[in-house]
Amino acid sequence: MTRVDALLKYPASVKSAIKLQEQFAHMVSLIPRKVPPTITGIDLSYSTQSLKNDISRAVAAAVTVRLPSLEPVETAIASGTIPFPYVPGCLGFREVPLAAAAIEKLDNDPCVILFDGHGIAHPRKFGAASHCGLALGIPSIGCAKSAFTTTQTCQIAMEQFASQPSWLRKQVVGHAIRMAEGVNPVFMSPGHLVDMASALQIMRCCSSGFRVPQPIRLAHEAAGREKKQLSSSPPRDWLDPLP
DNA sequence: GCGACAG
DNA sequence: ATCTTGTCGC
Repeated sequence: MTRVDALLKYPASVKSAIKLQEQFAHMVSLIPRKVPPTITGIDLSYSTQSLKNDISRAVAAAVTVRLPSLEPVETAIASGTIPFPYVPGCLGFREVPLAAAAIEKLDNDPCVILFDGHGIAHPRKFGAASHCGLALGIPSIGCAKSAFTTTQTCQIAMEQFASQPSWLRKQVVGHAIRMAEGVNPVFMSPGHLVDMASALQIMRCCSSGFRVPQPIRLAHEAAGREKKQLSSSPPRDWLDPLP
């Protein structure tokens, strides 16, 4: 597993973070991929109170599900302090270090990661999903609940899996897709080591009848449950691993 | 210049 | 993301 440590550290400034994104965006490769035997959903849950300016405590969850059943097979959790603020366009630097810690606790390396955020549908073609995939050398797909810098040309039909291309500077960088009939669409884009067609096909395997794909739903729930546990214990317990 | 801005 | 119960609608 080829790790990129520069992407797993917290940058000293937003400027340096953006510079790293511009540099590493060139290393993202979108290649065809068959539907994998498992998908690993990633999500973070944040503590109510921040420690200082934009310093917050959070829990990251990685949940691997089997296809096509979508049954969970493994869950890993990592918690800790996050010293990088939320800056639109720099989400990867805030979430990926802790997400990676959770992923590396899994007994089995993920086949494909489904990250709660954008892939290449990003101003510098390097959203959090691309960031996570490249940092760990694992195929990744981004799935966000709202568009960021992209636009849709046409309306999206109401039926399940209806989709429309997402455009960014005359380029199709992802798709808005309805994971179930009647629900609002989500916004998917390839992250790393997965091309557009493969990402769409894999996304279609992740619907459990809700708006949010099952791997991310389970990760969201797992992170939320863990946060609830930790919120009732001393702050030091949020350090992971414990001293 | 102004506003908008994944989680 | 997070603070939060009941409630409107299919």
